[in-house]
Amino acid sequence: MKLSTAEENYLKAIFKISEKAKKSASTNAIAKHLSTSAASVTDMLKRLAEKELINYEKYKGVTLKVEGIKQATQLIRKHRLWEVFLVKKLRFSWDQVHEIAEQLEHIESKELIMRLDAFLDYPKFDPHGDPIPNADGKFTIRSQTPLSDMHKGQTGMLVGVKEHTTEFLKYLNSLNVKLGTMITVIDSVPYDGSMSINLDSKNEIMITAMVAQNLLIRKG
Amino acid sequence: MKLSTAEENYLKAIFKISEKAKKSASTNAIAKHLSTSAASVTDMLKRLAEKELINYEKYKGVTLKVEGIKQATQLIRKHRLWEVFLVKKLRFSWDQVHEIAEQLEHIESKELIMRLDAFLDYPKFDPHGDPIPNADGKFTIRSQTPLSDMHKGQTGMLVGVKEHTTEFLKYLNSLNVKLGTMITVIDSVPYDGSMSINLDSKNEIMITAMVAQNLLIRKG
DNA sequence: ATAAATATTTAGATCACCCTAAAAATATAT
DNA sequence: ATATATTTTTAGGGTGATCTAAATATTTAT
Repeated sequence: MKLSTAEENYLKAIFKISEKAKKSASTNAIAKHLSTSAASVTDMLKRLAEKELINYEKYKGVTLKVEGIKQATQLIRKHRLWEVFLVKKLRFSWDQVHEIAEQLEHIESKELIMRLDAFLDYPKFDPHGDPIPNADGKFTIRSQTPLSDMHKGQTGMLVGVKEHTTEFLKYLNSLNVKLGTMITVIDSVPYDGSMSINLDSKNEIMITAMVAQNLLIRKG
Repeated sequence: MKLSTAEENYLKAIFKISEKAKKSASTNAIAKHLSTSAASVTDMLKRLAEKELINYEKYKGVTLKVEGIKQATQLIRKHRLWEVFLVKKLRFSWDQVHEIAEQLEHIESKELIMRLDAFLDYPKFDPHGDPIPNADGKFTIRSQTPLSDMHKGQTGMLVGVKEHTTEFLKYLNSLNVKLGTMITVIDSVPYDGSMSINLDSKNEIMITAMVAQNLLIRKG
């Protein structure tokens, strides 16, 4: 089935919202995610329901049908493969690639994505540590913990970030924190959740709970 | 100025038509080129004129203004760079890349194109031998002659093709004719313009005038 | 030079996608 | 449990891009 860019963006939004919330996506949540009006969302939901891509009942929120999930997953696959291309081949930094990949993900060609995947050596994770679904839509699962859940003395490697905003990523750049950085919890303050951490057994820094929540660690 | 995909396609069509015809582009020619109706073209021409991208007078055909030329040239630059990427990096063959590049050329990011150009080592010609305009819109000029204009005994290298259809390119594949192939005119038939030619000093084949017209040779 | 053929524009619609304002349904708070 | 707040939908409209059919302008051929 051939979808418009707008339709694809709605499917992706619904996928991401229900993944995070672990339940159906509300009209308002979708509107917020796509920076559009609730009325526009209702409009589009009717069209997507008509095309059998979503389960939609008035006032009840929406979930993706099988075909909708497939489309959303392929879109995420394309987005993340392009991000790898931009960072690994074109030497963009991880804070510059999101917007461009948002456009590239809508390019339509199965063959292109197959070849891009091969060209990049079948990467399993994108530059932010997010898993890249394979051609069948399967995600690689990896055990990971938000840094904020770790305790004094524990150590692990930074394998992903939850926030993808330029500001957050640039802040990490300024701290010299990147995927692969080894992090040890020196101390954590129960009162506000802030932490002192050690980076690669070298410098020690202080971060807020908000930052710690967005850093995903593979322990050990 | 930010343009829609449709607007960009019209500018490119006008550019290509006036380049080939060396005069203003007619409504019908544009409609044919874009497989749309003449009425739709008139509609769009009004909008493009409003935006100061074209010179348009009712019933008089259209030409591009400076900004229109700039936009069309950049689009061609992007299209051809992406074609090089697809062939050189992703190993597509020259008959498979046009459609995909038609989509990729609309991706908006100056930085992306700068980096892609560098990644590809600043190519001057695309996989069909067409010149790639530089960032300032300048095309590299190369002396070339349609094979159909060459005479018995003359030799040269195939440096470009005029036709870009899959059928034509696949036909060339089947003859093992590609860019770089050395071609010598063995004989030509004045009656129908057909030719006997030699490829790389090896096999000899017969081609029609229609084919010979679409092969561009750098003599010597 | 006028009739016929062709090219172009206008008129009037449609579709996808978006909007605001108002109405209706659902959730919440006392 | 009812009033209030919030969420969602409907109503009505706008824009960009397309279409067909009809009207008009230009070109061509006799």
